Amino acid sequence: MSLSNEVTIRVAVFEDNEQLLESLHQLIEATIKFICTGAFSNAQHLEKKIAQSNPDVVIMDIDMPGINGIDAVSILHIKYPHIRVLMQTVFDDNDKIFAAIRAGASGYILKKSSSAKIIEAIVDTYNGGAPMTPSVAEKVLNMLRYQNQNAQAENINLSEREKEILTLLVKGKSYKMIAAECFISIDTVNSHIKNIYEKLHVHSKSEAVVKAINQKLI
Amino acid sequence: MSLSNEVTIRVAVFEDNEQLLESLHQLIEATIKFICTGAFSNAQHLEKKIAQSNPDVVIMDIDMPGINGIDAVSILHIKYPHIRVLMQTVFDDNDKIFAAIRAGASGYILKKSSSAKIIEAIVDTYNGGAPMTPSVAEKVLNMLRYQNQNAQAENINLSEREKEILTLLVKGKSYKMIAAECFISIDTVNSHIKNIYEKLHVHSKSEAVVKAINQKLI
DNA sequence: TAAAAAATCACTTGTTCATGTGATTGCAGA
DNA sequence: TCTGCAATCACATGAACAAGTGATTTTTTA
Repeated sequence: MSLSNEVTIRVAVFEDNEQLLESLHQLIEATIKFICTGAFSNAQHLEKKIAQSNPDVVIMDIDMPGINGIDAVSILHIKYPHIRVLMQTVFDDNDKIFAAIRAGASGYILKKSSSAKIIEAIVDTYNGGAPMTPSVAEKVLNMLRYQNQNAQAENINLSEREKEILTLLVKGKSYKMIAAECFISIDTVNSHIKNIYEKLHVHSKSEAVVKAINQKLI
Repeated sequence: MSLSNEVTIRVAVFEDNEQLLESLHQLIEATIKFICTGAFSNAQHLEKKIAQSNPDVVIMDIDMPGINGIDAVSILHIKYPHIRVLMQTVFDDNDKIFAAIRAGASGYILKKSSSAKIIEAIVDTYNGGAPMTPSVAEKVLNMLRYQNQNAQAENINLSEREKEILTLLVKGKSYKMIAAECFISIDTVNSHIKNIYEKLHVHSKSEAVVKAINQKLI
């Protein structure tokens, strides 16, 4: 995570706690190659403040009165996509982390992080990384995992042919079309689908399709 | 990331490069409160090696001859769910990161990480965090984002009633059931669905269901 | 090698669906 | 106020589907 010699990273801070804002300001100013181009206690008139401070990296408190940090990130991400945002928060609860990520935050650290960690995180953020405390990262990984494993609780084993036909069902094909694509008779298609329904415990095409998608059977 | 005084973290290493294996071994042994209970150059007879070394944290190289690191993690995650695994790799390519996460890895760091970072990562892993280099974290965030933004390209505006009926379709209800649940006649259901099909440019229940799910219309 | 599972086809029956055409009511915006 | 849209209902028809029963062939596996 080294930094080429010439660059000065322009950092703006949004933080409603005045004391913390001041200490962040000082931390940034005290660090060589950082310059604090703005220290704001709220995200009102966000665009004006950004235009004024022209930052490379924004440190954004997630909980602020008025416009909250997540909405602010959304706006920044759309209007100033080149600006990278490092979220800062006291608690690492799932919902906020997720909302911040969706909104376009690059990194996510806790306020209790040490000065050294914060400085490191700013550099990482500037360099295109996504610094996050291990506890946050753990939660992010879990979100990823859940979204890709939610299902398969039941043990459904479809044969290859059945999967193939189910896939075509999901694509919206009719029995007739499936028969044509698989070079089998429509009666065979019917027969396979009967078996699929039995294995999935469903009684119609659309139920089978929903189950196939939700459980990633195909 | 402090560590209570009494604990000694038992670490096992799997790494096919003998030199790297040796240097990791030494790094761990040289660190107070770590003990290296195993240094293996492959994951053959994984369970025996694990039983033998009884580690709290496993450092696993992702690319190994024979059984690769990802398969090894899968096995560990199922058979020894309490063991936390820190993946180590040279390259941070998306597929491997994703596969490792799915397999159940806790952290993911690059081999070029400094000794201090590696030690820190082991402690974080032990403490339930998910240490990862910012570049890896960036990729993980992108995966999360993509999975929740894919759709809504076309501008489809269904009326409230249409959404309601589409939702019921997705739940696998028949026209008759929908009519009953909405207190309307089956003809009205038919009529609404006709309109839905027109708006979605589809011609069957299952196509409508797929589109509704993929584009998160409901 | 014998049994089980998968893939194929056939016939039937009642049900559900897709689509067309057309009509009424009520509400909101130009 | 007129227009258009949303929601409601009605009737009709042919196509598609669900489910039952039964059978043959091939492949897999115990």
